[in-house]
This record gives sequence, structure tokens and C-alpha cells, in this order.
Amino acid sequence: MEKNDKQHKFAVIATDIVIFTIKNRELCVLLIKMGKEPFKGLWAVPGGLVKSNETVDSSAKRNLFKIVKKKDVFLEQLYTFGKIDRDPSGRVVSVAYFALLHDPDIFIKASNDNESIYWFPVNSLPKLAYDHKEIIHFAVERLRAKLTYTNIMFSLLPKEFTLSELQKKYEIILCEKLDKRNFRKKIMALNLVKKTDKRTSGKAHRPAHLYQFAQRSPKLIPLF
Amino acid sequence: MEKNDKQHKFAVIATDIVIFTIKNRELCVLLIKMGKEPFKGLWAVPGGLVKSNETVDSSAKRNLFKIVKKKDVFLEQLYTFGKIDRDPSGRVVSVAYFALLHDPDIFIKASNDNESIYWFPVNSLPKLAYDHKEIIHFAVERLRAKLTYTNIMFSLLPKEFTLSELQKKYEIILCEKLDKRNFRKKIMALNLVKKTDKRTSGKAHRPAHLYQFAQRSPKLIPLF
DNA sequence: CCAAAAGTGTTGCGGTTACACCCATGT
DNA sequence: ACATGGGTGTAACCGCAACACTTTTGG
Repeated sequence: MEKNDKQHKFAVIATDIVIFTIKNRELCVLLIKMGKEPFKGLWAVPGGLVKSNETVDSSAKRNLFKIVKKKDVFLEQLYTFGKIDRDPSGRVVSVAYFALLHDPDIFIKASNDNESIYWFPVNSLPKLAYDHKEIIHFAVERLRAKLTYTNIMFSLLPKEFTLSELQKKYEIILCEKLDKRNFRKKIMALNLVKKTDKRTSGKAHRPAHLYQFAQRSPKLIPLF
Repeated sequence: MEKNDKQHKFAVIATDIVIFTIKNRELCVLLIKMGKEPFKGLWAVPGGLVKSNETVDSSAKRNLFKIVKKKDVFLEQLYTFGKIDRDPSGRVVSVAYFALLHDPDIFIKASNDNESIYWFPVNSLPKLAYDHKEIIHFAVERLRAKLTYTNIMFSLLPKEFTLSELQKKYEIILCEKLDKRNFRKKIMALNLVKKTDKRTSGKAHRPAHLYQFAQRSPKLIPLF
């Protein structure tokens, strides 16, 4: 490895976090409106520079926690973006992560009224700062891919849920309709969920059974 | 994004390249013997710091090209390793890449006799510097995974090859024996290769047909 | 003629897909 | 009673795995 001749000759590192949820039957990402130039008025995913006393993963967790005051949030490294001019204020390489939230209402409102923070459907994003459009598209593709061979969907659902809710979320993210009977057969065959003795109520139709996940740790399982 | 208060408070970036080939029926990685402390005598994958005038990808290509004077080498970003103490000489985050070579003899011999460079089978690695053991294991897993849903094996084979050679390389990397007839059926059904009119000769057995790849660009194809 | 690897089809099984009707509740 | 989503089984089809012998060459 080369000698680190002059610190300023080299690039520094930031982490950027693409936070997903499903809201109003759409896959959404959390964006912050930038209050300062050069991107004033544009939107960006949360992030910040990696400090010398923290790991890259810690930096990602810290930047996520600035927005989402909750532990046990799914967070995974996505890809590292290293174009030279991606940040006009200097040479910054971004290690992007993606996170999954089942509850769209647990993020922190911005205190500074120059800043706003909102969920945007991935299909109608506003104008984005930096290379964040590319990062978000990358994250959506990764999410779709991982849905089909892991159980990470678990991170997008509350503790208890109906099988129809589960199916609906798969359909929203994968953008395809699934057969109800085949879907249930597959989910049950994998022993991923277990039935509780509770049911939904208050709706003008037959109540649905509520289910829980049998295991909440990430697992590789071909689903589709 | 935060303000970059003091340059030295933040981490800098290196790229490290895990270069694979298949040699003597084993999956091997290219390692360099370190000539200086603190890792003198240990081995490491090639790499170097990312300069302020190059992208991270360019840095990876440059560091690969220092060793392998050849264009059109498969090179893909692997993962970013960001533990605090992974480099004792300072805060360095490593963006790891992996590369695939079909010919184990095209790397450059070290000019400096303090340095040596060799292929090591991934199953008998020497003592490694930094966190390179972890990086190599990560790369092997990624390689195995991608073999089963892409056509990147193409990068590990010469222009012309027999189906038996192709099968043997799959078996070596995946560590499992494959059925000859089923393997050929699948490969042919995918239209990945085309038969040439050449054959092998000089061996004390029936000559084999030589094949070429129908397409040399990366493609997503479930293979196993 | 012997050794060594090349080349070639069929069958059975299991998992995936396609598909339609009755049930329980709220209004 | 009616509207709404919940819940259930079967049959056809397809892809995958298992499996053994003949062919061609060099020595």
C-alpha cells in the first residue's frame, strides 16, 4: 500500500443512507431538503462524513439514528460511489447503505425550519442533490433482488400482520401481482411465519388471522 | 451533509484488489509479500490509496494494472471495509474489488527483490496483512454466488475451451461435482456458447470440440 | 488392445402454476 | 341482503436430477 504522503491529496469518506418504507401502497424513501448551497432546495438522503474515531458501519448507524430514533433497524451496506465530482464541495466518496422501516411515522421532524423531511414514492422523486438519484435506484434494485432470496421483508412489517398485508407488500415492491393461494402455500411451506390466535376486526369483511415471524434474523431463502 | 471541519479528522480511502485465477485445479488469489513494517513478511492483496484526481473505480483499475498489464480484465466492486484499526498506520477505509484472470501467467513479476508476488490457493493462504483474510473470504463467497446467477465464468476461461474444461472450473469453485450430461444440456440450452470447428489433439483419448462464448458481456442468467 | 476422456437420451419426481368458490363480518 | 376481503385444494405442466454406455484417439 502506498505511503500517505499528503493528507489533502486523498479523498475523504461519507455515508449516505437510503431509508425505505411502504406508505400508502407505495415504496417510499426518506429525503431531506437541503438548506444550503450549492444544492439549496434540492433533496438528499441522510448522511454525513465518517469520523476518524468511528467505523464506516458506525457512521452509517449514527447518521440513521439522527433521523430515526429507534434501535433494531435493518441496515446494510449497499455500494460505494466514488466519482470525482459527485460532491462539488470537495473530494468525497460515499459509502451508501440502505435501511428498512416498517413504520413510516417514526422518523424525526426537522427542528430547523430551513430543513424539511418527507417520504417520497420512489416513482415520483423530486430533484435530487449529489448523485443521490443513482444511489436510490441502485438501492431499489438491491431491495428487489434481496426480497426474492432472503427474508428481509420481515423488516418492512410490524410484529403482527395478516398474510394479505404480507402479500401486498411483496406485490408493491416487486411490481407484480401474485396468486393468493400459491403465495400462502409457499410462505407456509417455508415455516417463516406462525399463526397467532388473534384476528383483525372492525372491517366490513371476514376477520383475518394475524401472524408473526418465526425468526427475525436475516436468512437466505429463495422465495420467488 | 456535515462540514469538513478539519481534513485530518476524517478517514481516507484505499482500494484493494482480490485477483482470482484457476491454477493447478485450484482457485487462487494473487498476493504480494510486504517488504516494510508493520507487516513485513506477511502477504497482502494489491492496492493503494485513492487519489483526489481519480474515481474509486479508476483507482482500482490503476492498482490492478500495476500488476496485470492487460486490458479487458473483469473487475467489480466487492464491499467497503471500514474498521478503525484495520490499518495501523492511519485511518484508512478500503473499497475492495475482485478481478478474474483466465491466464495465471500474465501478472508482472516484482522488480524489487524485497517484494515477491505469487498465486496462493484460497484453501492454503499464508499469514495475511491488514484485514485481507476477511476481504478474501468475502470475495470467494461473492464469486461463488455470482457464478450461479451470472455468466462471469467467462472471465476465467480463454477464448476457446472444451465443455469439460468449463465444467471442471465450475466444479473447482463451487466445490461440488456436476453431472456431465445435465451440465451440457443446461449450458447449451442457454445459448451461452457456440461450437467452433476446431478440436483438441495430442491427448490419448477422443478429441474434444472447442467452444467460444456467444456473448462476452456480463449477463444475469440463473445457471444452477 | 488398452487407457482415458468425449459425447449422448430417457425416465421419474417434485415443485410451480393456473384456476373458482364459499366464509365471516360490518353496514 | 349485500359488499368486501379472507380463506381453501387439485390437476396439468415443466424443469431438474439420476443414470450407463459407445466413441475416438494416443500409446
